[in-house]
Amino acid sequence: MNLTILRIAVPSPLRSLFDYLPPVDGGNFQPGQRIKIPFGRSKKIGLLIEVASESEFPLNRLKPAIAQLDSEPLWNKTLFKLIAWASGYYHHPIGEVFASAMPVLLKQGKEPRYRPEPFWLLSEEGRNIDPQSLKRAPKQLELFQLLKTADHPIAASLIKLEVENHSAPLKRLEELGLIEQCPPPQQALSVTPSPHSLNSEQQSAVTEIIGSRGSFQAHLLDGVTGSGKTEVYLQAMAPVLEAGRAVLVLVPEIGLTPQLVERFQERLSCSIGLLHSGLADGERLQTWLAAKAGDIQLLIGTRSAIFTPFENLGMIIVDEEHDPSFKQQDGFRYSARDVAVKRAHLEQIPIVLGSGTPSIETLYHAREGRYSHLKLTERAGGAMPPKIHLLDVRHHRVTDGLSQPLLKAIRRELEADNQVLIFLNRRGFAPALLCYDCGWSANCHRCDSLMTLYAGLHRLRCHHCGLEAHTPTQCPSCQSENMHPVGEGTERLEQALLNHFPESEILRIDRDTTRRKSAFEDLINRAKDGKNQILIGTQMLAKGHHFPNVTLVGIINADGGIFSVDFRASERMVQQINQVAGRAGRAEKPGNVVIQTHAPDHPLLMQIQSGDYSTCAKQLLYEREQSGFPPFSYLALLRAEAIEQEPQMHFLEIMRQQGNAIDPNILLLGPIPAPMPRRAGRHRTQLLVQSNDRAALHQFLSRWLPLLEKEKSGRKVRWSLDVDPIELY
DNA sequence: AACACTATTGTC
DNA sequence: ACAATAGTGTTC
Repeated sequence: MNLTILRIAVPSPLRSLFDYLPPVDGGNFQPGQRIKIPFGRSKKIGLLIEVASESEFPLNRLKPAIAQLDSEPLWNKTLFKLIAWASGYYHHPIGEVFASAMPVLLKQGKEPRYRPEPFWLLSEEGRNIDPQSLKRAPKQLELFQLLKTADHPIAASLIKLEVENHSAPLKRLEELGLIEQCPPPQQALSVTPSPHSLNSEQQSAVTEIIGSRGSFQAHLLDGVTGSGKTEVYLQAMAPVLEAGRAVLVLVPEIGLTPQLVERFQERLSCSIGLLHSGLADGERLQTWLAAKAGDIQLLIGTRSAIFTPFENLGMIIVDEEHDPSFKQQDGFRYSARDVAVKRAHLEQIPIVLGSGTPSIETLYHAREGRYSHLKLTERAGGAMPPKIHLLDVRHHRVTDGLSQPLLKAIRRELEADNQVLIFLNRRGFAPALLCYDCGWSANCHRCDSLMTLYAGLHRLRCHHCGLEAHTPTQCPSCQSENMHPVGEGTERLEQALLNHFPESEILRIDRDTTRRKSAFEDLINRAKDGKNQILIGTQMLAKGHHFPNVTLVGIINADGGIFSVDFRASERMVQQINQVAGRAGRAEKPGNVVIQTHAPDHPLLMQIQSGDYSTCAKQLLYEREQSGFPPFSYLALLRAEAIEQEPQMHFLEIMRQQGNAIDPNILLLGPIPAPMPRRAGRHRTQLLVQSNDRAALHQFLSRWLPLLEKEKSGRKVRWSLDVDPIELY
């Protein structure tokens, strides 16, 4: 008699698979189906990995599964393989990896029932009426116009995105018989031709990407802001879509999706899906199922969208590939960008990694010839690149973070009715509150950090753990009233600039002013073509959005990346400055960028001044090579945290010794305290694992992990392993 | 991780 | 004598 054993990955930190007998009813078991199982004393939803005919586990102790939840696998073989690969590569428990690759509702055991979303289009009657007859119902008119101009069916989800409070007017229009529902369109896709013709660089990029269809090839699309990367994406994906294959576009965060969707929507008559953290669980599941059913041709999503199933994926695009938010920073610490490259490889399709400021790793792959390097150097419409000035603040009077020359430059632009953008990656009024008499400073007592002063709220706040306190009027240590805010944040800049330029509109855009829903969008809209206006912002402002009237960008403090312990800090600083600088000098107005610094002689800043990211990148790559950091070596980071300092030191010390015994060629650095040793009341210590040989590193980790799990002193600390860490804190 | 079981310490 | 609790073991 032939036994059927179900080998199942259970969502738990355990790394092994668990064998079960089949449930009473069910059949046609295939890897990738969810199975409900008894686990210990509880019930869980596991994932079938393998159907076997025997078990290592005593047969009489095998439990029968409770139920088979899926009649077909959630993912096809390729994607299943990708997820299994990710579990191995990131050395993360397989059950948790599979769980994080599926929508929440499937994790919870919900039925994967696909309810295709309604599409809407104008009815016969609607096409014949004069839209002006609706002008007394503006919402209806807006909706009507949307459908009329599109001239093809539009998904309900996209209508929702475009028109606020769409449901009542939609219903009314249906009642009037002007619009009607239809099934998802399966018609041949059409691509509206570009309003501008491609320049030769764009053309050859498109040609090269299209030429690699049907096989794996990674392309680095390296183009400065405004060089028309999106147009290249569009034209490169068009033949893929026309051939009936789907395209997956990964973007770093939700903020960037609407504008990209809009661009694609205007030009492509295909069904576009969105996946991001802002969706309700139900919407997320439906989009996921729609992609699986082949009803979505183009999917735009954030990190976790990389695990979306497609019947026939033809191309992957990763926009702003350098962005650190592609790397998950807790639990299953994967890099969606790197997994995307692996997926493209498994699917045998091209992948385009686009960025104006590519990561050093990606540039290295391009340099080594593994990725094609497609460069876009011309700005659309012949816009001039901004002129970059380094301003040595040691030689100027600086008040509230603003030097005299910068203030003068701001005044000049405002008087010409232009727009000015001030960038400072620091929220609040001031990053510190000091007593000038005794040297007391306002520290967070749960973290090794200073508390940020919020003048408006009259409070102190820790940006690392959220702790809040009243601002003392007297020094808690010496009772002096000689207390001063030191340094500056965006709030202080806002106040100072209000005093300097009372006639100008000032918009501050940071996490504090955009907490309210849609506040960000409102501010961005007000900033879109502002005149005589100052925008003050953190990195929120540096990403994606274009402000055509900005003629001056002021970077208040460029020194953060130079003096950091994190070897990636300088890369991030250069990228950030470049991204912000890219906001200026679009269209016909040339732009200026003023960078305030204490270290104008620093080689990196001098290269930034040349305005050419690739020169900076060469320098960064050279520095990495000299120091032996990635991409010239491979890293993993064992992080440990606990209330007490001692146990984790002890644990990591033991693990270092055991690690050295496994393979003396693997470099183990530490244990060292994290750059900020205490955060939210927990001490954090880490052990860096480094090797020049990726295979050797992974072999080492595979042998080391069982020891980590066995080690008793590890039970008192929370530890996690981060493969290819991008932040060393 | 979550939970149960066991040994140990604390308390009246 | 019993409860709180720290330490261990188990999950097919």
